[in-house]
Amino acid sequence: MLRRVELRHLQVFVAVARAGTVTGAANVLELAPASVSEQIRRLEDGLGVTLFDRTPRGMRLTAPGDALLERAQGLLDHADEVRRAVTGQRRRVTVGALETLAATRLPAVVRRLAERRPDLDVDVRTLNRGELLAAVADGEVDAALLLDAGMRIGTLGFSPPAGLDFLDVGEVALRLVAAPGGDARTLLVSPPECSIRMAVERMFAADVPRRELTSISTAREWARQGLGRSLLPDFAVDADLASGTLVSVAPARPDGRLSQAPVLALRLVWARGREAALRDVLYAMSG
Amino acid sequence: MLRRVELRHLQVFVAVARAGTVTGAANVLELAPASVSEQIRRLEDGLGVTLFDRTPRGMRLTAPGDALLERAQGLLDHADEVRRAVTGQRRRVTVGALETLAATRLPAVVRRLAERRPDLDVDVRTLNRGELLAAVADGEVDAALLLDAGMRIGTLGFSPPAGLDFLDVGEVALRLVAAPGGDARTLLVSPPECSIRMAVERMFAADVPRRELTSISTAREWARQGLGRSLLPDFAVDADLASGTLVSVAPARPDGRLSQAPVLALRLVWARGREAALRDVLYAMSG
DNA sequence: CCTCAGCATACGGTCGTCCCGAACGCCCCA
DNA sequence: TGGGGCGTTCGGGACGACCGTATGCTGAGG
Repeated sequence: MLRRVELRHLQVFVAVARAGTVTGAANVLELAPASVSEQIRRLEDGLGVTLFDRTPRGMRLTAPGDALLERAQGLLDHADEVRRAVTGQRRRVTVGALETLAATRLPAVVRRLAERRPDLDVDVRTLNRGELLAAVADGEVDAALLLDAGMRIGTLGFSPPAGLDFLDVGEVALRLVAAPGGDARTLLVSPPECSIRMAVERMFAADVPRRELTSISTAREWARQGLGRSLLPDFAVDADLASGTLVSVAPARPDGRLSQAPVLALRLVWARGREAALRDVLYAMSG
Repeated sequence: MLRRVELRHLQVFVAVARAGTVTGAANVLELAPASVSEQIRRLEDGLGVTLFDRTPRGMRLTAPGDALLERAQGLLDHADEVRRAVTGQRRRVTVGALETLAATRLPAVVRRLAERRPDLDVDVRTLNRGELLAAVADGEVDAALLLDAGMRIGTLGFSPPAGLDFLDVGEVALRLVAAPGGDARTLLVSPPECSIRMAVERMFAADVPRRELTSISTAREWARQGLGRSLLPDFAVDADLASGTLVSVAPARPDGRLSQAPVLALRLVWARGREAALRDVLYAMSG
């Protein structure tokens, strides 16, 4: 009855805690729900502690369960590190990023990492924000690069899963631009899930006329054609500003100032509880 | 084939690495040798690495095996710490000491520990030096308090197991004493395994006449009776020196100096590889 | 009010792992 | 040339990790 905790049990436990349901965890682990349920029961027996409150909607962590979740991933990471050290396998780090960033800002971060830690293999995955946050919470990617603002994740206007931590590793300046002599009133915006669009919604009143386009690059093209003004990231428009194809325009507010500094944070996000395993990597990516 | 490493395997592995033989590890673990052998085989299969060279005399670690031994105990300690944190069990620390020290110098160390770390339960075991070193190497005790000298374990004249580390947490001065007016030539000594006796052997030439007695306290009593001189630890004779029952005498060398400073180290010994789990405790015991 | 969907879990059964005792092959030493 | 110590193999028993299925629970919706 008082047997040792095994790593397999912890792996299942973490999956259930993250999914919130036995069924969901079973899907992730590619097991039958009955098997997952039995593992949890044995883990609770072995520890002599109740880890979950069973509700009709799923499994909610108890206080001891919360304490275990805080530590389980760290122990699993420790075990992985031991295995790598013994087998001589290289360590593989998976980093995800928004598509826009993957093409523009991610390369510099990955290059830094490759230079400072040649012992790592780096994988890159480009996902949208929702997938990105879910992947980092599930441990599918080790860290994610996205755009945000403020002192907590989601300030830009989205709802992240719990248990994430972050570090800002750079800035992306937003520039309000239009074609010289073109329409400087209509706001050309990207879809609602886009980070830049979220920044637009935080900066402009709702009654400013908008025209929604399918992507940032489309909005830029329309702006080039004189069909409106658009708030765009520095890396997308600096070439146009230099060549004169686009020019900066002032935002439409009485006092002539933007409602917020038009600078977003290039934010590196990871799952809390994996700090011990990731600290060196995060440092190499950011410093 | 590429199965996960389980903690149970590591526990067996550590036992085999320490014992040097499957049979010995089986005795420690209270298993049949066949079971231990199978566990090692599965662990090697799972890692895809050979951990031991099989010799007719036993099991010798390979390079990967050595790398694993360095890390396995740390991982097991980590798992124990997680289990304690979740179950709310208090942490139990077992410290061993030589009998002489257990009665005299250990209490101060344990009191320091109890004051600084009231969250710990401290167990004390008194053993002779051989048992003590074996116990700390086997993880039966977490740390051991003994007497030694010099910059490495065993300088006093014994052979410790490999893989131990130490910290000196105090000093024990040795005093050469005799009764006033008594025999100041015959050396009253304790048995050969005794730390004090080892110090004697390092300090006095072999032709100095010795009389061997069964213990330090017996030697002291004989000295009190004027039957010889004896090299004794401060805590054993300071009361006699104060009352005049015994007096300090000079060592028998031409230049009138001792062949070595008569001070032994109060040495705290632990198994390397358990540093991560014990660091805080060792610090609390020593600092 | 009742049904249905979604949840966790209990049940019966298969397979792999953990354990045993016994037998075997190896090497060393008397 | 045996005997003792070693690790390993073998056959078998117990148990845990899985599966598919069945059951009981609760909240939403007709």
